[in-house]
Amino acid sequence: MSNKEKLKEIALELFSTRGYNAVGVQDIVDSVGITKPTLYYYFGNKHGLLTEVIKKDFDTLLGDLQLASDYKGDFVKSIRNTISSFFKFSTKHSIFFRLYLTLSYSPQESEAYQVIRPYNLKLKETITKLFVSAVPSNGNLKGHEEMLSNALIGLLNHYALGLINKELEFNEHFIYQVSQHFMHGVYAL
Amino acid sequence: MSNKEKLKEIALELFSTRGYNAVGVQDIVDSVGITKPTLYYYFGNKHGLLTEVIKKDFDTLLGDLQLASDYKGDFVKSIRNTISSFFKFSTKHSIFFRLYLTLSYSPQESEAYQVIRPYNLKLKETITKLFVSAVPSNGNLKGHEEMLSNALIGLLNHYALGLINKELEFNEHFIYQVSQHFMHGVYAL
DNA sequence: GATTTCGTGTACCGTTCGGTATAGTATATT
DNA sequence: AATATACTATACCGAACGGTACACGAAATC
Repeated sequence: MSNKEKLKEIALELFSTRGYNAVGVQDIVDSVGITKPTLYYYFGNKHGLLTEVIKKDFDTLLGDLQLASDYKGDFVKSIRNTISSFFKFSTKHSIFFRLYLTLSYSPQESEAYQVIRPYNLKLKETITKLFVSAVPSNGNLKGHEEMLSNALIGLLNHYALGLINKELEFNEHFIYQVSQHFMHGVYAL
Repeated sequence: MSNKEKLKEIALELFSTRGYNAVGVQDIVDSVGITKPTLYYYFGNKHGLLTEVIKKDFDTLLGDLQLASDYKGDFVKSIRNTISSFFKFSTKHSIFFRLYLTLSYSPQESEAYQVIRPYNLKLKETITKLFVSAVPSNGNLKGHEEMLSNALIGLLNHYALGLINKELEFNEHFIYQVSQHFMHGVYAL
């Protein structure tokens, strides 16, 4: 693997486990076994490194969700697919997902938040689209699309954190329950 | 106001808007208009300052929620009270709430997370208790108490963030909708 | 074979970091 | 009046911060 790839991999790991501000550039290059000018040659500065670290994995997530949430007439199925896809991603890319979460809930003024913000807007857009496209056949959703998108993302983020921390177990039954609750409420459990 | 109180107030504001690691001790004392030894006299170190900043407001939140979630036979009412209380708190103490969110989603190994962790466990406990006490009259909840507690907290956190960012509007109707969705699903909106 | 481009190490920059030794001043206690 | 306690400023510490000037070797281009 090239030094550039190694840098991105190590940076992802360190940012994810210790936090962007708590990790020094020196920590990163030491872990790779190189020196600082190499990092600055590839990424310009620390901020640029974070940007490139985020890009690839978040695009994967967005692609997965666009496929899963594609509405083909069955609203419940689309929701279930979306939830399933989200949890699968968070489990498979747990290190990245941990970083995504931290950045997403960082202070708005922080450097870290500025990097993740445009991606989060796209994520919200993608989920909102699902609810919008379901309105024709589910009229009661009308006007609540964005609220539901918010609710679903908040729910999934928090659940996925539980999965990563091994407080929850990922299986088909779990996905069924989360979907069931979201769609039909607590009494349908 | 005493310098100790001023320090806590300013620290809360700075930690909340810029993040714990991004704020230096020097920034804080400069904002108050004093010098570092005063801060270290009262709080020992930066970590101690954060601890004291969190303590008071989080205890208020826990107290509010314990009152609101007290189950007196009407499960739906308890849920609605809890949701309402949570949103009221997040609106009233928005600066603190912003900090709570950031800390809650910080990396597990980070200093910041260690401070908020015990409080979050208490929060989860409080909410779980509500579902547990509702089991006798709502048998279908049995076995899902912790999952529902997780879901509700994740939902409320994300919604409250929307409220603080003025993307959502706080009123009785909003509380009604969130409760309604949580209890009866999307079709009941 | 000469020259340019790419990639990387050595050594260093000024600044800021969290934290402290020490001395002083006010206020309260005796 | 003497003494103790609470609080705060000056001045400093070593370490770590993000970032860079520069030189050098390897590899590709001419």
